[in-house]
Amino acid sequence: MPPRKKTSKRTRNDEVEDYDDEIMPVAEISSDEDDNSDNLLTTMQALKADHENRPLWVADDGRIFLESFSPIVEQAQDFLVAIAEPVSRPTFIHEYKLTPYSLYAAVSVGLKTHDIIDVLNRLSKMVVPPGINEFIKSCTMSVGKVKLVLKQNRYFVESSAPDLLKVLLNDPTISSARVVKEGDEIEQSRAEKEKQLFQFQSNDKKEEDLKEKNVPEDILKAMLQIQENHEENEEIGEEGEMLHSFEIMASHVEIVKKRCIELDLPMLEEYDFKNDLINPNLEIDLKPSTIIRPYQEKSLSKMFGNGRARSGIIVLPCGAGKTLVGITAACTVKKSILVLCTSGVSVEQWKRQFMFFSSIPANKIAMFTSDSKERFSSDAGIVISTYTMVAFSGKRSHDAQKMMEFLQSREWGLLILDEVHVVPAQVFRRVLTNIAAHAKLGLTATLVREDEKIGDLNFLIGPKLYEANWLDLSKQGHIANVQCAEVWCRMVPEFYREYLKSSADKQKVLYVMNPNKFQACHYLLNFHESRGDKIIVFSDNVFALKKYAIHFKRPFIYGGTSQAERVAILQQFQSNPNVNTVFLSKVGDTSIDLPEATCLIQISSHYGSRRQEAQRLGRILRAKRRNDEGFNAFFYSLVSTDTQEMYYSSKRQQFLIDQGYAFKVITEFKNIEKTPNLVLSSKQEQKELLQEILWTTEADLKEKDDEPKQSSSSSQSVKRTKTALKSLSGGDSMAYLEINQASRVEKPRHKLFQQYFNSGKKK
DNA sequence: TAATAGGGAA
DNA sequence: ATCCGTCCCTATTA
Repeated sequence: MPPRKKTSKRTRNDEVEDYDDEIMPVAEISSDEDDNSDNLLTTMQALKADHENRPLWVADDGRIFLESFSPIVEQAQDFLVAIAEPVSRPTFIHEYKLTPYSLYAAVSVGLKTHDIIDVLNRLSKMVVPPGINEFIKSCTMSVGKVKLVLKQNRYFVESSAPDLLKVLLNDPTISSARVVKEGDEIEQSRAEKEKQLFQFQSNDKKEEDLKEKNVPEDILKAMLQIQENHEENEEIGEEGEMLHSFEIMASHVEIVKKRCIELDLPMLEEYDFKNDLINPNLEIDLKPSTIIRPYQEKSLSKMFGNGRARSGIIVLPCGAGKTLVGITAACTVKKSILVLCTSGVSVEQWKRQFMFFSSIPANKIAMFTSDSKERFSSDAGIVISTYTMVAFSGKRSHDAQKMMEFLQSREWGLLILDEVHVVPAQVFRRVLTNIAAHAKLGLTATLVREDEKIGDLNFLIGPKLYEANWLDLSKQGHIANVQCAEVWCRMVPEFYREYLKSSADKQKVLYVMNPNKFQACHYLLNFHESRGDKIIVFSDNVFALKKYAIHFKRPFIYGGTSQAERVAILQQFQSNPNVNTVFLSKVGDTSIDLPEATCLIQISSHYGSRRQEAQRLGRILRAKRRNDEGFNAFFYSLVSTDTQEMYYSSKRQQFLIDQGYAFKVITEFKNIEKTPNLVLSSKQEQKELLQEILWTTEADLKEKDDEPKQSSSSSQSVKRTKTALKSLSGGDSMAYLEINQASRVEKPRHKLFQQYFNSGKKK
């Protein structure tokens, strides 16, 4: 079939259905082949004539591939981030995926169904598979028709379409959550039209920009169109329409929200803070000296795009100024604010940042932690606390009890949730039922976690409003440029022999303490200290951490280190030119701020946690020297080959690969033996170390539990690592392919996709 | 009175 | 399924 050329005459008002008569027989293409090249080949037949100017491929399973060298990649990226989940962004081809959640997020950010389909079709090199159009329609049409509104500490489900409310009330789950007594309320909606808080960049400049790049006319129009849409997002016809609502119990909000998503009627949560005359205003503004970066403004424009506050999650790398985003949001809402973070240290950091960036006086910021139960005296203010404090279910001290009553007695304009990804969903639930907040803003560096509970955040907080690309930010100089490398250390034969016959616990110690790894670490310390780098060495294993640190005579911090000692060590690390290395256990993952570090070495890590990898990488992104010419931060993972570690490390790397970081694999250091006083260079020393390990771990095991726990899984695990090793050995590009495919197998297709693509589809 | 250690929880 | 680290509270010092 000859590719049918798309004309530029088409306008935005064309009916969506128009695309249907252009459908190519792509549906016949069997997609049970996992091989991409096959997919691409078949779709080639449907290429548009001017496909070279169009940057996208859309596969019929909802995956979207973007050519990152396209002249309009920036615009296409903006669009894709809004409608799809970024899966992987290596150098040339970026992969995204359409999901019900991502489409839900797109609509709640202000995009319309026909715009999404329209722009996607225009950007695509070929005609978009019909199933995709259907999928987009079904996921987006009903979003926003129903709203959840908080009024005087009571929750109402609101809609201008009475039939939709009937559908909801007919659902047993929802009707049982209803507060029956007060009955339905019907009220006149306010005529409302506010000016934009955050203006998008002026279109004129963009238009010129695009024209220069020889972009097909229709794409250009569509891109501009969508920006305009954004700006005048107010729904037509809302004025004067009757709003119908019913009240639900606060304790059932979450259940109702979840059920609504299942019923394909997700509730939009928006806070019309400017017309809220009931809750007292808070006088807070950004200081004139405070400068907001473009991407921070962009993320906020997604939140306040129509003059109200939407609930949702903003994803920014560590060091990219998440706190400032939160503070700016607070300055926009200007109501009482509650901030929740993970530790007492970050509570203090938030307070300091609030004082630094905004005009808020100190007496209006209250900290609520175990050793501070302040309260603000005025009628509006800011409270900063921890998740555990608010969600605490045990016995509370008198002051804490009083404070909780205070928190629960009022309505909060905005609830800011810091490091949203580390908090267990259960804790959130308690927080959200305890606290009445009009809008919720979740801040995080990574939305990945291994337990796949991340989806819960969608109905607990809201959709993802914005996600920044790490590499883009580092190209623009907002975060440091990072060189990532994995260092392969062969197991010393004596250790490997012991490894093969040991229990899982002992194995872990053995591969972390591998003398070759010890030496590699020594080499790197030597190399980077002489370059003037500040180095952090991470180890999850406390035993190994101590051993390494004591051996190299460097300070170390772990859970048992007292607060005073931590502060002292970090102080030295920051200011003393002779203290350039510090060893950290898991304590370093969160809540310790180390702006000076430029090099990071991992000697052991927790299983396959991508989150941890991301967080640790984030530790060096805010390096102050990042704007120096040719400055690089370094990130090393030391891995003992032929062990379990090999498997874990490939899992962990997934995150960095998805973010577009390239990995180098280092198999040996040149002239490592020339390192002065190289550690453990004699066989005798190595044997002694091995003896010591065997002794200590045995003693430890006996101490803790008399059960020896001999697991016979070792042979199996060796087999697994061997396959991983084989596939990885082709260099870093191979590593990408292999790991990426593995991740695909893990993720089951969403049920909505199965609904559309279940014809003979099994992997 | 404040710093600190230890228990229990999630 | 386990370990690590954190948080809250109470009790003990100096």
